[in-house]
Amino acid sequence: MSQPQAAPARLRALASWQAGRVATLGARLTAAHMALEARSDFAVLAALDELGPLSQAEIGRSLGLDRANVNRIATRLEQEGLIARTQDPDDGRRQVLTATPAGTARLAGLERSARRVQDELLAALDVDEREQLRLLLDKVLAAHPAQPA
Amino acid sequence: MSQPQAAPARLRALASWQAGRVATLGARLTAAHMALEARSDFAVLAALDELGPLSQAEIGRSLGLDRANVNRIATRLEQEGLIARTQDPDDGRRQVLTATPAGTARLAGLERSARRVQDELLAALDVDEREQLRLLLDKVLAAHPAQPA
DNA sequence: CGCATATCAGGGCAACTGACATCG
DNA sequence: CCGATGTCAGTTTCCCTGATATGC
Repeated sequence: MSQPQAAPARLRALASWQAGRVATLGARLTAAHMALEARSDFAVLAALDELGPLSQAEIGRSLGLDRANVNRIATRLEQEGLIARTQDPDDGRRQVLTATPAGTARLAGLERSARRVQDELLAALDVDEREQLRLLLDKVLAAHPAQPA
Repeated sequence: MSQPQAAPARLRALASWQAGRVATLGARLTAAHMALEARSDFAVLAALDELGPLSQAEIGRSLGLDRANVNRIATRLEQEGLIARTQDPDDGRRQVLTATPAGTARLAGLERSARRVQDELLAALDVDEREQLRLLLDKVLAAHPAQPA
């Protein structure tokens, strides 16, 4: 029986590969506690909670999701009664999304679960290291547009 | 026209979400230069180059990929003539993978492309910050098994 | 006309599951 | 018998591309 091989140094040096592995680990830990789509739900509900009612296009720009993706998530959230779609009276194109009370309650639950997953994922890092990691990733993200050109 | 909204603070505080966004950005930058599967190819070819001939199961443990995934990648690489599959004489189950000269050449090309993508992705970070990010992500990954329990 | 928005159909990669046969 | 390996079929999620219709 061969013991688990370490990942090649050339991969461990690639931030994109490392980030992908961390994201996969996060998804795996999330899936252990709840359905996977909960991550998209959390993102959209958090955006509505912090930024107020938004159109689907604005949510896409905020979260880095394309319109088709936002539409799919919004349809699911609406069917579950967590958000409401209302026509913008000033702009007939826009579908303004608003969180329902059930959506707000759902957000609170998801936030607790997210915090638990976060703790499992970053168990090896102390408080200072977690903050460093957060700042570094934030700096990387801030330098790139959220959406494809 | 509303300016691009910033992501909600609750998401920017989640390492798993940040990592996912960085990974998506990496994939997007990669896709601008080459086919997306090149990332899997690079991972497997780098593992063979650094660790020597490996079975598919060993590659999976090294890279954190499940058997089905490794099998799919290996089949593609074999069809492209980049690796060779040979039966292990001592263990009839194992399919040992070896890089062909074409595979080694391909690896060198992919490494140059990966370095270019890496520079685009981390453009906002200086050398010290890149090293800090690498160490922090490595620490997170080292604390978790590469594969699901 | 242009551009933005919403919607839908569909493709593609990656992660996972379950099943099966084979071999140690 | 049990466990590991390779292989395959199928599901799901996410990202992306087009096409369409509608409104500014």
